[in-house]
Amino acid sequence: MTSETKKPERLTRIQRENRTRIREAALEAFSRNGFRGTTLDQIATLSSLSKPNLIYYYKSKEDIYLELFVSLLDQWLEPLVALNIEGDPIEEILSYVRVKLALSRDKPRESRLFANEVLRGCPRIAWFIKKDLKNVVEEVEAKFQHWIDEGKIAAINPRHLLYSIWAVTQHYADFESQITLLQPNKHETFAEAEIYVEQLFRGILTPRNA
Amino acid sequence: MTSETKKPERLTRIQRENRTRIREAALEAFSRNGFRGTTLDQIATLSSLSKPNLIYYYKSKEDIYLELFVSLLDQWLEPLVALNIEGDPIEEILSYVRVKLALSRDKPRESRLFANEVLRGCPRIAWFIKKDLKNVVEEVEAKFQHWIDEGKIAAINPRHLLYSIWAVTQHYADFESQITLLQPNKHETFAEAEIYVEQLFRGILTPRNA
DNA sequence: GTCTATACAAAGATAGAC
DNA sequence: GTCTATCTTTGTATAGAC
Repeated sequence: MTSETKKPERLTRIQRENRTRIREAALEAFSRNGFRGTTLDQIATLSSLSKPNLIYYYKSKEDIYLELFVSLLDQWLEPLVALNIEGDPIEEILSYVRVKLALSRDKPRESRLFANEVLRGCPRIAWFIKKDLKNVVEEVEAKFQHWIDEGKIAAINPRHLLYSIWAVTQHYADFESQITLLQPNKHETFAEAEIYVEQLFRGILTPRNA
Repeated sequence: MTSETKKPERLTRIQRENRTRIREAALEAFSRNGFRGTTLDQIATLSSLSKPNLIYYYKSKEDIYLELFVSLLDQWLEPLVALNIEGDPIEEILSYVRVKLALSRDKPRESRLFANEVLRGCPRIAWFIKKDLKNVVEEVEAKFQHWIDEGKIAAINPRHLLYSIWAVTQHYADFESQITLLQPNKHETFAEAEIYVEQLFRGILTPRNA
């Protein structure tokens, strides 16, 4: 715990600003072009810094890339672990769906960054999937199963429920370019999506007895 | 119509075989690494042909890439246009869902190839989305709307229904690496998925009166 | 038709001046 | 801390022998 990593603390204002500008530029580039498709020149141009200066702040291209995942994964896991087993099951789940859809609307680049990595077989974040994400997923699955056992939601496969929530919500970020080409008005798309996804998941979650 | 393109006809057996081997190798590489991430060396190694020989058969890397999309897009559109407006609406739609899910299981590379391209903003296939796909989508939307008007399926947004079918089914191909890291048994995953997606879409399609 | 050798450009990273 | 110049590697594509 004796600060082996020197990154977070004791940075000048300029250092903090520059690192932030680099991350912003890198997110823009990596999310659109993937790791291999992104060049340090692009990041340098977008951040208005020189290429060597980038390497002064981050020791390699991969270093910048990996740092972007830290904040992304935090953001994505937080609402998942927040699922409250004491709350109303359907409202808890729908609330998670809404958060995730809002993330697709407001932070689509983060979603595309993740999709890029997974499409390639998770070469750089497999460690995270196997440990942290797997644990969280199993906890969530247990909560869903608990609600199923109590008859509060329909008897469905809890894991695939989670997959389909991810799939449907992230689709609006990851396939944004396709959607835009088919239907140019982004605001309208998300307004419709909010209504639709609620119907979709309410439809499968609602128990079929009463 | 006077054969300007010399590709299809009049090829020797060796030429046909080599072109096929190149396409197979290119699909493997492009689907995993994207356009920029794929090198001619990789394709050459995978196809057991020399790099210059590749360029003998296809005039450029991009040429190989584009040809892969032709067969992919055919495959994807065919079951969409086959939606029969005379058939039972819910069964017609569920049947399309099953076909699409089977494509994710049996041809995941094609799905990833497409996802890669769309993630990057469709730089090379925007023309196709804006013309062919847009037309097909509008036809499908009209069929869905017709069924809604007749009260045979629930009143939902037809376009987002289509998006969610794509999202959920393609997720099993595009995010296969994530799913495998979370749950190694592929066969089991698809067996569960078949049941789940049917429940999911039946849930939203079934009218809420009777 | 297929290969070896190579031209030419782009990209990641470093050296060293300021 | 930041820049110019440069090293090194890799990648697309071509030339020309066989």
